[in-house]
Amino acid sequence: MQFLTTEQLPINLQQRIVYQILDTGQIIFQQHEPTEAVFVVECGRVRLVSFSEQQIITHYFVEAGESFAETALFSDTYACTAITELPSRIAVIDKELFQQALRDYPDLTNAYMNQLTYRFENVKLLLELRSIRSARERLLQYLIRRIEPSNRTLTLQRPLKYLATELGLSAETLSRTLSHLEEQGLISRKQRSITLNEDW
Amino acid sequence: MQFLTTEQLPINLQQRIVYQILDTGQIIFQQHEPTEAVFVVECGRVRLVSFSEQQIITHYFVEAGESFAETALFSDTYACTAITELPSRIAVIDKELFQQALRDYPDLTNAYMNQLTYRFENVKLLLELRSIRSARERLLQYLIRRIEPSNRTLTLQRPLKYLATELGLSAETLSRTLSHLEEQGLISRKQRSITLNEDW
DNA sequence: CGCATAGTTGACTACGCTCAACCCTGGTGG
DNA sequence: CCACCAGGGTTGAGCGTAGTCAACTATGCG
Repeated sequence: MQFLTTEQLPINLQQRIVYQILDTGQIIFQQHEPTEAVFVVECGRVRLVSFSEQQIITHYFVEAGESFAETALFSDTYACTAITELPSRIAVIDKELFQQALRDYPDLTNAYMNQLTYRFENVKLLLELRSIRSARERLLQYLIRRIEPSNRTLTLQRPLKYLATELGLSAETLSRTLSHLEEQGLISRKQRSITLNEDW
Repeated sequence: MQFLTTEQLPINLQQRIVYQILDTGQIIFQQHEPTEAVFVVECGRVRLVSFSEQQIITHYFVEAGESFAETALFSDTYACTAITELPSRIAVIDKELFQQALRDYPDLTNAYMNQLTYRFENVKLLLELRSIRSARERLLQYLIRRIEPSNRTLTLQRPLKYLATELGLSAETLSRTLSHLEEQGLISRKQRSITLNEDW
C-alpha cells in the first residue's frame, strides 16, 4: 500500500503547500475546530487523540510518509486532535485547493479513495479484534492477519508498547502473552520480529 | 447523512442492477472470495461477520437503505462474510460497471467518498470507545457522541442487545450500567429513547 | 559511565463475563 | 378474552482474566 504523498499532487497544488516545522508536543489542530486542511507527515511522528473529561485516547500514530485528517474534506470539524510526538515537518494542504484538485485530476481521486479504503479496512480489523476477549486469541488473530504469508513473519516497526495500545492491551499483558505463546512453541521471537511456527 | 442508494446511480447503471431475493441466513459472499460487486440492502437486514477457528465476530448490521462491501472496489477479495439476518432484497451492482460510473459521474464519486468518510469516522469512533475500559465511561462517551444536541436524546432503532455488541459489552452489563446511570440521575429512559440530564 | 526508555515478572485487585432465574411485552391462536 | 409462547430485558451470584502497581532487568544513547 502506497500512502498519499505530496509528490503525487499536481504541480500547481504542490507549489501552494505550506510546511510547518514543529517541536515535540505541539498541537496541529484540535477536535471540533473547523477543518481547513489535510496534512502529510514529511518527517517525525504525529499522534491522533481524543479527549474526554477522564480519559485521553490515542487512536493512531501517523508515521513519516503518511497523510492524516483526510476525512476533513467531508466534515466541518476535525474528529480528533493531532499532536506531534517528535520534532516533525508537516505539509499543510489547503482543503479547498485539494478538493479542486480532486475534481480536476481523476487519478488523484482514485489514489485518494484507494487510501481511504485501505484505512477503513484497517480500522475495521482493529475493531474486530477488540471483540475478542482473550488476549491470547486477540494477539494470534492479529498475527495471522498481519503476517507475510511468505515467511510467516511480522517485523515490528515500533516498540511493543505501541502494539499493545493498538491491540487494546496493557504492555504487561502483551509481554506475558507473547512469552506464553513462545513457551508453547507457537511463535518465535528475534529482536523486532515474530514468526508463527505452526500451520493454521 | 444520506446513504448511497440505487436511485442516485445513473440510469444506464440502474438498468443493469441485479436483484437477489434471499431468505434468512443465506450467505451473499464469503471472506476471501474475489470481489465482484457492491451491494445495497433494499429491504431486510444483513450481518457482516468475520470467522476464525474459535470465534465468530459480528462487526456490522446493515439496515435497509444502506450499501455494503463498498471497499470491494479497491480490494481483490472481500474482507468479511455477509449473511442475511432477515428475508431481504439485495441490489447487486457489478464492480466494473460501478467503477466506470465513478469515472463518468463526478457527483457520484463525491457521494461515494462522502459515505466512505462517514463510515470511516463511525468505525473510528467505535474503536476509540473500546479503548475505554469502564463500561460506565464507555457508555457515557457513546451517548455524548451520538446524542442530538437539541433535545439531548438518543432514540434507539434496535433492541438494546445490538447496542451492547456495538459497544463491546455483554447485554447484562449494559443493562446494569444503564440502571445505575438512571439511579444516579444522569440519564432518563423512556421506551427506546435515552436522555442525558446534566450538562457536560 | 549514567540516564531514559522499553521490556519482563510477580502479586493483587477489580470489573465485566457467564450462567441462571425471572419479569415483561407483544403477538398468535384457540 | 385469555393462554401461551418467544424474545428482550433485568437482576443476582460467582468466577476469571486482564489491569494496576511495583520492583527489577535489558537496551540504547549521550
